[in-house]
Parts: sequence; structure tokens; C-alpha cells
Amino acid sequence: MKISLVAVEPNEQQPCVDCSVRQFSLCAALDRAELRELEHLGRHVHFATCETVFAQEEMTTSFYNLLEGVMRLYKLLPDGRRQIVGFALPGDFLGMTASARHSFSADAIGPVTICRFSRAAFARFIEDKAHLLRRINELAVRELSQAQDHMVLLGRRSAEEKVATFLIGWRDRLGRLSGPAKTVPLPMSRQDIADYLGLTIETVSRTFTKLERDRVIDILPGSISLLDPARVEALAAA
Amino acid sequence: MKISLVAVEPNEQQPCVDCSVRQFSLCAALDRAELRELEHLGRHVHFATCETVFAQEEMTTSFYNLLEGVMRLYKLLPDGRRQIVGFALPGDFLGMTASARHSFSADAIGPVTICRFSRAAFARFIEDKAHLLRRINELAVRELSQAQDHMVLLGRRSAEEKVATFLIGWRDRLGRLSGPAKTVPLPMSRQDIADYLGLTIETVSRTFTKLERDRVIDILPGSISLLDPARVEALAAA
DNA sequence: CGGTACATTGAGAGATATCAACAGGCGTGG
DNA sequence: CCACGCCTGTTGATATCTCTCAATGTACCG
Repeated sequence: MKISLVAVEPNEQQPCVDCSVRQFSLCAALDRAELRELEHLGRHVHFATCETVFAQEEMTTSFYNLLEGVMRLYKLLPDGRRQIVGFALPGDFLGMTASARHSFSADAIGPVTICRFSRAAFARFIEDKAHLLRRINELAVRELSQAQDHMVLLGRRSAEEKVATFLIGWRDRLGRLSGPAKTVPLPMSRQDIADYLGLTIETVSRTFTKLERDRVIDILPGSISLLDPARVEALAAA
Repeated sequence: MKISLVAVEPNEQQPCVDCSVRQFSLCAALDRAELRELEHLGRHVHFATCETVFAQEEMTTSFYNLLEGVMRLYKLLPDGRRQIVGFALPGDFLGMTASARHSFSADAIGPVTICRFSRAAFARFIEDKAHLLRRINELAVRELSQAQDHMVLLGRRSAEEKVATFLIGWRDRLGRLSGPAKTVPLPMSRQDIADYLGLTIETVSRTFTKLERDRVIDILPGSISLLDPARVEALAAA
């Protein structure tokens, strides 16, 4: 939870039209004129591994569009217990909140690049753009649906099902960005996975090991290879 | 899960302006002219106890504004395990979904009155109304935030904390509608509570009993009285 | 090469689930 | 009006999954 020396790039940023995550992001709903307008509002910012982009209870000052890297989004209980409510990937939009304060923290897993918008300016920008508001709705509703899926996982699934579901879900999300692959990179730590699945780090580790013994997966440094994707999918569906 | 004989009211419905849940609902964002327009789109519908309003995987045909009663919203796993993702109260808006099918089921806990809108007509109605879209956003984001809170509960809290958090949360929601009270009506069954908290019915029952033995609550038929609200709140905050 | 952080493994404890019995309320029907 | 059955909720005994605590192993980095 280091505080970032905010590294703003020199003003010659890549134009929005060429943005690598545009079609995955909010901005997919914008036309060329709007993109050019938006260009003046966004600033690219870098964060190093484990830096906190914003923290629970902090005032919300910005919206964020993740360009590169992975982030963990989490809530802390007063006694330190942590629940990761999601991982953010390029294209994900952060900072929507009902209140004036962030309801969760977000920090970088590995180096991260973010397109940051001043809250007020962005609010003014979208204010009367119905097509953009509909797009934001779509994203919010999709996230809500994912959250509900995750509730089922947390409330009703066994450790093995949790781990399998996580692997499949993560593989599919990465697949949507970079195409399908049998080897699933896991940039986050075992502790992160545990806090995402409502387990302890030991249970996550044991479950991986069990799946490996069963010849279902192969544990590699920084990734997992799905030897028998169908088996993993079956566990995840069950 | 009976199928409802849809009981449409005679066409003289109460006008939207006089709607009892208007200020809590989506419609709070509408002016008088828009309300009159909306009046033609909504139909009041009644459902009896345990009737299903819509089911997971069903095509979405309508939006729903809950007027009276309580509903349970839940997802089922193939083997029948159930996770209740939320309870709906008057003013709650249902039917927003990213896909063309419902991602969860909704049925009535006790008699329910709903204001139903045809999906297409409602979509047309909101299409260009930025203020209404912003209001929908606000509702969606608030729900997402609640969902994240619930993830923390499901993933990281003990049975006792879960039950206490549920009691406080439910009390506060009811309080917002009908003013504060020390006795919290629980229209849902123990099984519903269990499926909401990711517990079994027995654990819920035992936890209630324990809290009663500790003189923290009083178990009444159909409700719980908070003898020591501060203790319950402390458990919920922990 | 040593140190540190992260991951794995093992043994044992504990919380919650499971299985089973019982109690109470309510509606039905005699 | 009472008896019966059914449904919901409570309680008890036991099982089991996951957690906790502790040790060991491994990779990365100065």
C-alpha cells in the first residue's frame, strides 16, 4: 500500500481512436468527435506493483479506465479480514459509486497503466449523452451479474469447485482479451486467490495440488496449465 | 413455484403521481408529464405467496417495479443448491439484465403487487431520457455495492456475524420504508435466510437460539426483537 | 550465497454441515 | 370442537470440510 508518485506522461498521449482497449471499454460507445473531446479529459497514469490506486473510504476524485495490467479490488473488515470482490483487466472501468467515497480499495498487481478522468469533468461529459449512459448501464449491470455469480460461489460451493470456477472464469476473461489458451497466467498471489474465493491460502494450495495429483492441471510458476479442461469445467459447472 | 394466473387489475389504476413507492423507486426521477406517459406502459399485477414472477434462464419480457410485498431473488446450481442474492422490497426495480435471459429467479414471499412494463416499450421510453438513465445507473451502482458487501459477508464472516449483519441490514431497509422499529419482521423462512447467508437452516436456527440465550434478541413468531441492538450492531460491524 | 517472501505440506482443532428426532402451529376434516 | 397430518422450526449427536498453527521447501534478488 505504498503511495504513488503519480507519473503523468508527457502530454503527447496516444489518441483515443488508437486506444488498445477502446472496443472493450466504455469508450466503445463514443463516436470520433466525442473521442476527440474525451482525449482532453483523460490522463495516462502508471502505477507500480502493489501501489494503491484508490482506497476504501477515500473521497472519489476520478474515474479510471484500466489500460494495461491487472488490479485487485477488495474490501477490508475492521479486523483485517479481506475479501477481494474482483480483479480488473484492461478495458475495465472503475470509480462508479453511489456515494462520494470509494466502497472498496484497488491496487496494482504488477505494473499498471490507467486512463484517469477527473470526476467532475467526466460527469459533465456524459451528462446528456444517452448512448453513453446506456453503455455505462450495460457495464454496471454486467458487473452486477458477475457479482451475483460470485455470491453463489462464495455461499454454496466447495473449495474444489471454487478453485475450478476461478480458473475457468479467469481463463475465459483472458481469452476474451487475447484469444484462447490452455495455459492460464495467474499474476495474482495465492493469498489473492484465497481472499477472492473465501478460502485460506493453505486450502487454495492444497486444492491446486490435489487437482495436479489428479492430472487435471499442471502447476507452473506464475500460471496453471489445464491438462483436462473438460474436468475443470465440469467442476466449475457442478 | 406455481405458475400465476396473471391477475391484471381493472384499468383504473392509481395514477403514477399517487404511487406509494414513487419516491423510493426509479420513477422519482420523472416529471409529471413523463409520469403520465409512463402510466400507459405499466400494469399492476398480483402474485400469491410463493408464485414465481420470473425464472432464471427465462427470456426477459418485462421490467418490474415492486409495489407491495417482499420477494426473494435467487440462483440455483444444477444440483439444486440455492443462493439467494437478495430480497426485494417495495420500490425495488427488477429486470435489468445484460443478456436476453434472466440470470436469477424471483418469487413472492407472501402476496405481492408489481408494476410491470413491457420490455420494449420501457426501453423506448427511457431511450433518450438522460436523467432517467442516470437514475437507473444510480440504482444499479447501489445494488452492485450491496452485492459487494454481501460478498464480504459470504466469504469472510462467521455464522454469528452473518446472522447479526442480516438482522441489522434488514432492519435498516425496513426502517427506510416505514420508520425505525426494534422488532424486525421476518417474512421469509429460515431456509430463505440460510440460503441468503450461505448457511444451513440448522445453523441459522442455532445462531438465533444462541443470541436469544445471550439476551441479545427475542425470537417471536414471524419476527425478531432486538433486545440489545448495540450488541447486534457490534457483531455486524466486527 | 544468504535472506526474504511466497508456496507447499502436515497435524490437529474447530466451525459448520449432515443426519435424525422432536416440538409447535395451522388447516382440514371427521 | 377435537384429532390428525403436514410443514416449519428447533435441538441433539456425529461427521467432515476447512481453518489454524507449524514446519519445510522454493524462487527471486541483492
